[in-house]
Amino acid sequence: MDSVFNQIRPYKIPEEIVHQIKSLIKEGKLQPGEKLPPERTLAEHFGVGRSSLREAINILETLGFVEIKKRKGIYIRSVSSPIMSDPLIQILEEDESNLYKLYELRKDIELASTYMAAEHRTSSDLSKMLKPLKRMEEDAERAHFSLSDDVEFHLAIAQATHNFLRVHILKNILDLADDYMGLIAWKLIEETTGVFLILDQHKKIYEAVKKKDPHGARSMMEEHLTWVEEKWKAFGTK
Amino acid sequence: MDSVFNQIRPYKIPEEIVHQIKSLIKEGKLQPGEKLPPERTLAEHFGVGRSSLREAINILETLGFVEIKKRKGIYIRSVSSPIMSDPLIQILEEDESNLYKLYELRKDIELASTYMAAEHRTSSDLSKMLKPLKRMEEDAERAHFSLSDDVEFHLAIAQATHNFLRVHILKNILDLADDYMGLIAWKLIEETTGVFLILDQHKKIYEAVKKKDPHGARSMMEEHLTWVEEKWKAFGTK
DNA sequence: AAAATGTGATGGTCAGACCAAGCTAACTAA
DNA sequence: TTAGTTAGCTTGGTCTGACCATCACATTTT
Repeated sequence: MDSVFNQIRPYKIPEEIVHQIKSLIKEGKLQPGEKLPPERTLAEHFGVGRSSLREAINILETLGFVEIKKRKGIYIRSVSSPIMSDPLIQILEEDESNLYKLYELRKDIELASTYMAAEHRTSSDLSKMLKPLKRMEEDAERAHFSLSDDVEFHLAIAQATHNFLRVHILKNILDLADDYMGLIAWKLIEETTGVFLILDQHKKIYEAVKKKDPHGARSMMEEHLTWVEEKWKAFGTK
Repeated sequence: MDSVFNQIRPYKIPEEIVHQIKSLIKEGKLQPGEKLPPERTLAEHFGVGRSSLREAINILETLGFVEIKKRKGIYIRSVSSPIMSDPLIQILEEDESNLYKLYELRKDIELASTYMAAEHRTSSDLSKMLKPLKRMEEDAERAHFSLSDDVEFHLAIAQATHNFLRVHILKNILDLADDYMGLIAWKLIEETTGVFLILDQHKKIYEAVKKKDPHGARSMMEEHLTWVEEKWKAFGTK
């Protein structure tokens, strides 16, 4: 533990320290489970104040590189599971009820998309919607339900607005809620009627988009999303 | 900013603070872009030492909830990154014509927000809308126009939906278009009538939200956004 | 040998101080 | 009057030194 640590000089002391220790871990000079010297000693090694050293260690702990054990010391962690999750994901994971906020946003975007899709859809857009619809129809006969077909259908509508942002954002939102979407799909298979109902709703949306009826398409989509939402909430309370 | 912060007592002070601030963001009591009081003041509010407060802020920064700007202050960040993902932002910055797509999305979200705001607004929401409105009124007399007041008004509407995601996403979108928004603002000042027109539109939106008229509010907002869009396109082609 | 005691090590917290770098406003010089 | 300058304030960044609570471990006592 003699001179592995280089003196700090130029800018943003804690970040420099973070960088150095990260490098040492990467180079294997600091092994997982290894104990670092106490704060005071470390600060002296680096030639910085204890506050700066502490900040650095805190950042490293937040990032998951080290673990601070009270009255024990600072230990290098195995960085096998780098779960660097995004702030929004943290909030969503914290409390499931936040997913309803996300669903609200999805509705905002999808309802607007459906309206515009009905106005601007081309025949090629229609066939893109039809593909997952057909597959879902076949599945329904066997009381199956494939979430990916459902997603594909909704994305096809977003695509029909000819605004790539709507597609990507919707996809991002659906990915965020993926776990729970899967749960809903699972439940739907149990009650076979649900599968047929969704299929029927999708068909009606498709028809409205096909005949270029923005208001109709929009309200069908609203009905559909609201139905799913209620189903979802019902499952959630069980 | 009086008593949003609760005194800290029990265990692990910095983590308590982190939790409180995360909650405040989730509840929408801290808006994206909002500036927190300086460290010393915050520490006093929480009743803790500056070191502890600093640790908390550092953790929040590492997690991506706040941004620390030297000699400026601590700012709440938009937590919508998985939705408005980096690659998406890159694409947007690459090609100016994509901004029209972005504006479409903004309309989707703001129209839905305005509708819901008119349904759910509280009196406190109204006063948050009123503040930038009043400032804009005073500015208009002097043929001034402050973009930040405009943004604040729109964000206040999003806030009135009581869905923090809407606020964060809208802020994100507005930030992305910031340069161009600034350009529009500049042009508007040249033709004084534009400033008054915007003020008038804002007022009408406010009134509709106040009297809980979702459809009215929505269509006023649509009129407003469409007008700005046309103005913008007109400038763009010059 | 077992129990009680004490001492030191360690992270947690606080208070106060100084610095550098921006911002603002008052001031000075043209 | 105007433009440039200066002085002071604010803010995050950093350092120092101090005190606390708790645990580990060695020492002492029974």
